[in-house]
Amino acid sequence: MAVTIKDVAKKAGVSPSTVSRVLSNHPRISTETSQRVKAVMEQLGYHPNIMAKSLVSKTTNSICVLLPKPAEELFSNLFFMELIRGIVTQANRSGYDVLLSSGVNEKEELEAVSRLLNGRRVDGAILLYSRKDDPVVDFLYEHKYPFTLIGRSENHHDILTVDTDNVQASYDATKHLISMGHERIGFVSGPPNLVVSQDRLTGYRNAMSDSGLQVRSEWIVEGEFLQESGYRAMSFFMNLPQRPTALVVVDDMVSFGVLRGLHELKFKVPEDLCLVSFNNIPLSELSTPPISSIDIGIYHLGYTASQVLIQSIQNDSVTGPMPKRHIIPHRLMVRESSTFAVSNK
Amino acid sequence: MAVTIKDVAKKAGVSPSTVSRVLSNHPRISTETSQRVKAVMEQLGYHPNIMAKSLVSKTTNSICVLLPKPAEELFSNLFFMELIRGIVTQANRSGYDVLLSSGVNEKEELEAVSRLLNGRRVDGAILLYSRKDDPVVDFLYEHKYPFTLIGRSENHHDILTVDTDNVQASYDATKHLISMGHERIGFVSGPPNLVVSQDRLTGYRNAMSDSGLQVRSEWIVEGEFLQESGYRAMSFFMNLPQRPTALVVVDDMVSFGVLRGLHELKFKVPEDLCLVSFNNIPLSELSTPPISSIDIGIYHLGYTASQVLIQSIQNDSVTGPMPKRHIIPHRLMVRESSTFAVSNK
DNA sequence: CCTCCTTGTGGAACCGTTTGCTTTTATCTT
DNA sequence: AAGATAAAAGCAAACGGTTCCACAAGGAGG
Repeated sequence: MAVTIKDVAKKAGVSPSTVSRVLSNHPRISTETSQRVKAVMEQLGYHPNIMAKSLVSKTTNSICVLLPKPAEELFSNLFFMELIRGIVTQANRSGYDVLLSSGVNEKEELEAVSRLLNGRRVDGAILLYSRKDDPVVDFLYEHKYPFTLIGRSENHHDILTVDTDNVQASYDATKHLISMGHERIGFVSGPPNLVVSQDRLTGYRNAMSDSGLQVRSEWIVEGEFLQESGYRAMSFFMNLPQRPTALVVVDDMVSFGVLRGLHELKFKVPEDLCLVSFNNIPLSELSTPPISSIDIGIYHLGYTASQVLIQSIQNDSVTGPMPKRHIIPHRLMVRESSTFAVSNK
Repeated sequence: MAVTIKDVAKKAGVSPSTVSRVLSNHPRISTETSQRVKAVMEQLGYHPNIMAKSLVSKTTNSICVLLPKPAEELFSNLFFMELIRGIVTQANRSGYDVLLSSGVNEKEELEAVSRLLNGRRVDGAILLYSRKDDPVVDFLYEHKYPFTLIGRSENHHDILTVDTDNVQASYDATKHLISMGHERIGFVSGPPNLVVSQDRLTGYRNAMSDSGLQVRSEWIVEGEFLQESGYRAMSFFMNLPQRPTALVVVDDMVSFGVLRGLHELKFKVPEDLCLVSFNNIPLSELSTPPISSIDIGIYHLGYTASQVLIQSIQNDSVTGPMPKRHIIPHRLMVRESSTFAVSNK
């Protein structure tokens, strides 16, 4: 039914191989033939069959994005949307298609990625998260498939990675609060098995101890990247005999939860509690009050992840000295939620 | 390099066709052979090459999702994220992969969709939006490719469609405000070339005239599905000599803009202005105050779109009496933003 | 004038599966 | 015991391209 290379060949009075060469701009095709063939292709409405091409070229010009298990449970959705926007934009620019894939648990994830990569349906993968001891990472690593990790791996140091310097970012956020006179600063963390949670916690600790401030264990609470976690953390902190005056919060979405809780309890932000969080999703400047947030360039992160992945796919033989770790710069966006200075003693 | 069906065949001492039949659970393969072959596959780490399979079966088990031109300009991102979540979840459940595709303008969009469908890379498409006179719709329609439209088409009535009854939804929203005693009700609309904008406007008009209320032309303003539009609409309305006491807003994101503007001008919601909007994205209950919104079941919309598309792909020969238009029920979520009753005269 | 390149094109094998048809082998009938 | 029937497996031709190799024709070099 569909018009094939042979139909074109017959109509143009040449062989299929010639048509194929016209398609790939082979140098040894006369301009005359080339034009004639192209005219016929146009006339017949010919479109190359991508599957057939992939079969012989062993390359698909597409990559897949692995969504974290239940996409709704991790991070804030806007974060992923931004990431995916960046990835798709860059990939399309490089002539690649993007395939979305997810699994409901680690086993399914692994099956999906195995099917896609072993089945030669995609040329590489992007992982949107970095967990500790991730079996998917191990799988990709062992099979030597091209892939990019957004975040960093603790086990392998020689894999492609696009990341924020989360330790530094958290250090900056904390220092910002300290510079406003805050000394009792709490930290609302994410799931402990996510590398990002750890890194941000480390930055916070470093900033505190560099400033000679003590970190009380009850000032650190763990949760998910969800509003509910923020809500819970908030009520925990506000019930403490000695409340913190400021919070570093691991994700904007969590901050929204904190904010909602404070509002319900009639606390005022930033007067009663200052907040700084991470990611600077498009909504963080929209909340009341607007939240100070570390802009980590989510779109840029995705864009770069796609870029380095595709580069590595195309250079797999060259294996030049390609940098493995890419750090996207971050920037603190100071907004109303952290603009209350306290004077101590 | 990769282990193929022939390697398995040789090692198991059977022919490639037998291996293939084992793969597809062909009835006339003895259990003994089947088990032996499966063991060899396991042992060799065999994975079927999806491209080769697609080439002969002329089916790819994947669909593509067409993102609106510049994804960032239309609608709120969370809306699309939810839609995509629904689509990917359902598609994966049905054994389909999802490919994301976008173009920066209509021409590029058309090229992308033509490449994917004419090139037989995907079996069908989902359009996330419905514009008036969309060339992409015409393309798909003329080529008889399976596709689903989220929204509805004005030109073609016999295409697969998953939609909210936006006229009714908007009617409900408006009636809700009227029942609270509001009579001066404004409407913040979206881009006029989007069918959804029109439908919601129609519902609003119907509700108003059914209640004997007049619609003043200055009470309707058009914009984009962006916060900025809400902000602008708000300042327009609040500068009117006779201000509306309530607003029906075409999208939650736009409501956020209205809210921000009102907050800046020290107006109170809902006392000074009541708000109802559409879509009920996860954040609308989080804003201060929480926004009343029509829940249109975004995830469900996406889920269903994928479901009917895949059904139609698989039944393309049967062509039974498949319903073309699917309506997802909506529900008004009343929250603080619309809970201020006014008494008239 | 003969050989040797170069240029442009055709022929055919191959990429990894599926599947209609055929062959082989085993199981019944009578 | 022989022919019929059914079950199991093999053969080979696709699917729609790409690409190595061969080959013809024309021009250059000796």
